[in-house]
Amino acid sequence: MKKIAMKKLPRSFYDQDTVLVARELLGKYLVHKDNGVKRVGRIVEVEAYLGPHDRAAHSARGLTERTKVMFGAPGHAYVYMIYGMYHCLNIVTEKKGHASAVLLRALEPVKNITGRAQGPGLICKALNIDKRLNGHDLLSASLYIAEPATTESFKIIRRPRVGVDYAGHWARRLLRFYIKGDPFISKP
DNA sequence: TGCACGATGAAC
DNA sequence: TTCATCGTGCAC
Repeated sequence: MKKIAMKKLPRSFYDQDTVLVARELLGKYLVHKDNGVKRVGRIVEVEAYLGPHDRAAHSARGLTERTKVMFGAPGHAYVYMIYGMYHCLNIVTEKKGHASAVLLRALEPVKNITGRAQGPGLICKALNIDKRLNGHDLLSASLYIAEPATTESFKIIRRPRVGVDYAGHWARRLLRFYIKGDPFISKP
């Protein structure tokens, strides 16, 4: 098997502008060590959620029991259940209290991925991620994001976010990013 | 204490 | 286009 040299992203990476973090996450590797099984996927599609002012973001309703992780320190996982049947994985960004995050929408299977990971619900299903990992530190040994040693070049496409039509003008902002031409994105 | 509704996915 | 399915947030 081909071994990929990777470097775990530091806390300072997440403590940056959310749109910048979202774009930089493309091409990085999400790693979940699940009870001894190392599952790896390459991030090919993300969405940015810009804190309490963003009406499409959960944090727009203020600090609640569900969203308190979003209001916490950067570099943590915000995992929530949607429609009673799927989990979505977000990466908390910027300073504590800023309440911004990046939603991971699609992964390219790399290692120990069962089925597809094209869509936020399917990512969590494929990597066996659920609410137990809500608030989990992404600098831990069991869940983290790493970058490959060699940088690759690709073009980034910007689109409106999915499923947030209720959010007024925020629904039209181009806060969804994906790798142009990648076969593993969830929607064109 | 009750209830309307979603940052979805799959079938029809 | 419709449905499965339930935690969360807010109204009472």
